[in-house]
Amino acid sequence: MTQQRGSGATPTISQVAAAAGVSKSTVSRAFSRPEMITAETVAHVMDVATRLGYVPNHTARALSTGRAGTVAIVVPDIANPFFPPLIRGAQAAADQAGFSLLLGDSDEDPTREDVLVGKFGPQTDGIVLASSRMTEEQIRAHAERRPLVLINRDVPGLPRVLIDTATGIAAAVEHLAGLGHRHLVYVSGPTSSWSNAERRRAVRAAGRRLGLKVSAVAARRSTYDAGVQRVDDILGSGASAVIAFDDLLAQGILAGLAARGVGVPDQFSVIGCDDVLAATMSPPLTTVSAHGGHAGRKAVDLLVSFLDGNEGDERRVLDTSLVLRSTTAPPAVRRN
Amino acid sequence: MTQQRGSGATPTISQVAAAAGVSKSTVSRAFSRPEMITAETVAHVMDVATRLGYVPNHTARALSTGRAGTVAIVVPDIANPFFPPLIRGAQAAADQAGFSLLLGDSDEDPTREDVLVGKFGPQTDGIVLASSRMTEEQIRAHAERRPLVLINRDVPGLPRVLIDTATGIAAAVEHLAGLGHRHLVYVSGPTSSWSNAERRRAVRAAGRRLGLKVSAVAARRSTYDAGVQRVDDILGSGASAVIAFDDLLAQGILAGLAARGVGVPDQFSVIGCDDVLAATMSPPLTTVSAHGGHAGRKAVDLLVSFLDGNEGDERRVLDTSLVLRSTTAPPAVRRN
DNA sequence: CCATGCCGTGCAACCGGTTGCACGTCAAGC
DNA sequence: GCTTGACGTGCAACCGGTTGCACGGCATGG
Repeated sequence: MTQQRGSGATPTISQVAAAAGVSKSTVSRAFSRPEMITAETVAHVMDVATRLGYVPNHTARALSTGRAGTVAIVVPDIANPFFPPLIRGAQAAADQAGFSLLLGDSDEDPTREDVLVGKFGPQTDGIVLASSRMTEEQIRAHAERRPLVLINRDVPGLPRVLIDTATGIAAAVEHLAGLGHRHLVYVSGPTSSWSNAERRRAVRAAGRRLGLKVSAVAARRSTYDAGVQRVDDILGSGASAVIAFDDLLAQGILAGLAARGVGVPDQFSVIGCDDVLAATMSPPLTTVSAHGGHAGRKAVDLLVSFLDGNEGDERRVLDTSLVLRSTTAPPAVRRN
Repeated sequence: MTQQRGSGATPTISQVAAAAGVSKSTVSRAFSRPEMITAETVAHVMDVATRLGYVPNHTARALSTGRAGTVAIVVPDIANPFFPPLIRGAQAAADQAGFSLLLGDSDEDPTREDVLVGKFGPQTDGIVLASSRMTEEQIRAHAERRPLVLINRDVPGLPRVLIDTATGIAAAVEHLAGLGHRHLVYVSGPTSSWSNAERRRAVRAAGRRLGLKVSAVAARRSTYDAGVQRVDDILGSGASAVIAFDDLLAQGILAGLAARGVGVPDQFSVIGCDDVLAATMSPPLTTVSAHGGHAGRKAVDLLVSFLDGNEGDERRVLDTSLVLRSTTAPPAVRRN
């Protein structure tokens, strides 16, 4: 500990004890188990403690109790707008439960994610893995060593919170079918993303059920640029509507379409997913709400309850819904 | 520590020592100061350690060395797109220096920020305060207790990295003047934001220097909605161009303008700041680049170098520049 | 009035590492 | 051949809290 000021470092429990004329234990208990000792003793100790500027040393406490008082969350990419709200929810829940939040960014790289989680391991009480890109084996291996909660990754036996975008996506397909579209494209996201697999499957299933033709275009990463770059493929597919893996991709697609003079929604319909950014686009994007914030919050709640000894293979599914805005309309009359 | 698996908890240094037939000290040194002991001893210890699955206990190490191995960053609002890249930079730098990153979100509330920093204090080696909303006194008080680095907050005597958006903003005003604008509005952001004060000042100064009229409109918070809500005031000011505190506000303004049928840039020019989102708007927003990622990285570099004993009142200023895109043009001909 | 028991507090061990110092060994120097 | 010193390792104290157990005082019950 650096000795920042002349007055010396923060006092220890022993110094407070000496100043208050009691023992270390009493000071300790005044802070962690006040009900065990007389109210006036507590008051006196607290008084002396605040006068001295005493703050309990988190690390020392962690060592003797075996609880670090932190939970970690690792995400593939903080800069992706889906994650900030999720992190925010996690941080709020952690804070409320008295934990601090460690943050890791794996940069979409499974290997980096693996070492990151390993590094966090010894210094946290538990880890939340959001949209993990690791293999199921890697995840299970980590889960064996310490409490783990997954977000948007469905590994049986592990606690996880899943955002059921599949249902919302199915509703999106129905919406499109109802408008008269007969052929649509799904623009897929990261290959190792569970959500992507779910959404792709949902589009295909709903399409089959409703008798629509479904094409696919692959955008490897979820970025604005990837979206604009896929526009030629999308247009080339012959479809009249597109469902993008997420809003970011949809935003790029919107821009690419505009650049080619294709009007949305008159000439082409587009639907995103997650409902981040969507309201701020022009035209405002029809999308599937995901409530990432809820997921973040729920995940650390699950983690904390698990740390408190409750059972741990809960599978929490969060609902989604289609939110209609201004990027869908009946298909344009075919030009041929 | 929960005993996740039947095989039992991770072994301690003593168990490794016993198994290897050496003392605790030797095992400890094999890990932290291998050059102090014979290469073959190190090899032997390492061998036994890996066989037993030993991992040094971070908390215990932190307690005896007095270094937590973590740095914290607190931001006013993770969901504001300016911060994710900054956090990303900070996380990368921390990771590289062998530190983990604790994250705090103050929700733009100085009081929350104050307690958050206080809570972090004892369990981190240092703190990065990004765009702090606290008073200078509060900041100094925390800085007295532990290493602190500021981002976008200019408190003399404390290490800080400042993004010099004022220069970029001045260039923006010149650009507008060059296009023929004679009257512009500045839409201000959070009251207690240093950046906001800097930018406001820069607009005023440049306006005065170039003989432009400068009006002001206050948006209390930096959000999309606040931007659209200010459009009436902006239009009512009689100006022909607007410079917004940041891109988020500018995005809202763009939308509000569009909703009222005001064409950008033909009838009105708009400039943002930070260069987040800007490239993805339509039309693409002319803005001032800020490179938040650099700032985040630089801040933890500064912090780490300070922890290594180097001097600590460095004031690092990061350059910015105006990036021209498609939201500025000569003013429309006056209708009166 | 003494035995019983509860309750508030203190003692000391412990959490799992790190580190100053002492000790023993062995090679080099005189 | 003995001293000197360097070097590798071990001992034990320490980091700053927590906690099981013991102790002493007081109130209650018989």
